[in-house]
Amino acid sequence: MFKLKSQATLLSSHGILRFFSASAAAAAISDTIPQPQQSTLVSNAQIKDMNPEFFISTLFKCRNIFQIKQVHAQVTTTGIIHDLVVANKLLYICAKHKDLVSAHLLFNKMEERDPVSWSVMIGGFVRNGDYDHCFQTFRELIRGGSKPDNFSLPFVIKACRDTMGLIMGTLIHSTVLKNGLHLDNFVCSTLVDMYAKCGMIDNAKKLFDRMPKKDLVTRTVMIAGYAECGKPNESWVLFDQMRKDGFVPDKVAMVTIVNACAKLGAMNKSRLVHDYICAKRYSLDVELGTAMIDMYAKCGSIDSAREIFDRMEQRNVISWSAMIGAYGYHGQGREALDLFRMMLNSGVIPNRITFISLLYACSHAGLVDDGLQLFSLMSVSYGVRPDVKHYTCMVDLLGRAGRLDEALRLIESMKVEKDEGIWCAFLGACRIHKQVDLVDKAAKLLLSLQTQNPGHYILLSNIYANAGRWKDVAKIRNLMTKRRLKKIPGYTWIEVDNIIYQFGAGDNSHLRSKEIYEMLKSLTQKLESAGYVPDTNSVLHDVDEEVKLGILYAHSEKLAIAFGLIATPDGTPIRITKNLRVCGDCHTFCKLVSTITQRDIIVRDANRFHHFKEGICSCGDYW
DNA sequence: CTAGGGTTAG
Repeated sequence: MFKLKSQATLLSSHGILRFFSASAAAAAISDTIPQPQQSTLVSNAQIKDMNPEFFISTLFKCRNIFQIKQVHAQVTTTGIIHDLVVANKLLYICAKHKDLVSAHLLFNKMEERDPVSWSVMIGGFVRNGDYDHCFQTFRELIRGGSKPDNFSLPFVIKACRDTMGLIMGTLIHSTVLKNGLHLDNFVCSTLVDMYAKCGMIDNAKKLFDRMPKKDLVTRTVMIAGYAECGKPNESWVLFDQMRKDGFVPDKVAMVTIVNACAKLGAMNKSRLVHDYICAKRYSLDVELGTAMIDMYAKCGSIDSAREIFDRMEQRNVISWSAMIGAYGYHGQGREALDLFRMMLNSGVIPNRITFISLLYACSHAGLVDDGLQLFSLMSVSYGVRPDVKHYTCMVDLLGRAGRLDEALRLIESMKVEKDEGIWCAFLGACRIHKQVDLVDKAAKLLLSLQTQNPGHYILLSNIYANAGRWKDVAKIRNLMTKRRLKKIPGYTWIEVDNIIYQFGAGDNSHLRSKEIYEMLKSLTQKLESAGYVPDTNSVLHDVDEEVKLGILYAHSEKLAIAFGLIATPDGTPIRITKNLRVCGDCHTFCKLVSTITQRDIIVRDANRFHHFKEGICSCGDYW
């Protein structure tokens, strides 16, 4: 109900209709206004001798709430509502058409309820995001002495997942065991899903391993869980195992593995998946298409992403936003803005995520004025109220451009709650522009939020180290120890012949380690004669220059690039993926290496892409 | 009447 209402307000009060194409507007209107000839499914003269079966079949012919309400009235006047099956169907249809108010009213009036009535009601609430009523109804069910069954439990577990209610979820898990439903695939796979999405991936896996009959859906849940928690390699292990066990993945399973490819950032694997999708002739629907746009974009090929986008027959706001976001993290802000215009012309209404992607694109391309304009336009013209994420993009946009005072003023003036991210964006800008005087206040506020993210402490320590404030560096380090946080180790991945190799800093575990270091040595010599001076500012420790040089020398991305150079033919682009951001020194290193080796180097770091070609980076050194 | 899928700042 809320959704319908807010959409209606949006359309009328902000004049959005002018962005609709005529047909889209007509479709939107015909959905909400009943068609007179359709609304009378059963004439009042007809209803006298009708039986329950007749009304059930009539209910399934209903196309809108008005028709349902009419049948509801007829069923009530004839007394057929007392037939439990009829009442349950009516309950189901109301919930399906999002008329939870009627459904709940009917449910409360029912003199007799069976397990179906309970689960339809509980399920109706979950599907419409009304978790309070969902849990409330579930409690009523238990208090009334009934047992929760294999139908009602998956619904409540799903509600736990959506609300991140791990405690409630664990309680319900024990209810599952008490009722002996731990062998039911529906119950179990929702439990696995719940644990995975709530960050308890090990619990999810344990439960999954104990399931005697793992079907396609259960396996897909587990694969998605691994991708979501940042372990896409594990997703692949399970996907391969699944096929070995004789399962043919369906469309949903494919979307899931495509998503894992996006997380992995491995181009060859992505192409393999794409070939498989073509060979098996899975249709390129909105979900699969959108996932593939994201996959190619996150593997570094914006062109392949766009190709998929252009080939899709149907696109919705998510597909457009995904493509806009793709241009954003490749630093192509102008293209993102062009696409936004096309999106409006085709009648698709932007949502909050579209604007996050747009503002992000502007900030990473230095399009300050466009960003500012969009930011002021979004709520006025499109009814999207800025939230913290929008503000964070704006702080980033202004901050990168060196307008730190404006950024700070924006933070101070905003009315939504500030989070860690917004202070980080600000501090990131302070780091770029070496504005130490504004740091202390922001640092204090960030630390007061008791952040558990080691990256935040590293950022601060980095800034202080750069300014030579070693006492403050030590303070931050102590705080990290006290809060038991360790620096996240940096890794770089490179894919050669369909195998993904991982490198850590100073890594010598690779079989060709000797060659790699020789290559690195010869590269460095060539670079130095071209004027390269290692930039030790990027090294965070308060140590001797000698030691610093050693650390810098073997940063994981340098090792991966050296390996790429010896393991792939001349001229092949080198694609690497990092879990952290590239440091300034490695960025310079990549630029020079792209020149002397005549190779394109495509780096995906924790935030965005860098395309190095003949000494120039696509980020314009603006990152 | 039940389970799985696509876009999101730093």
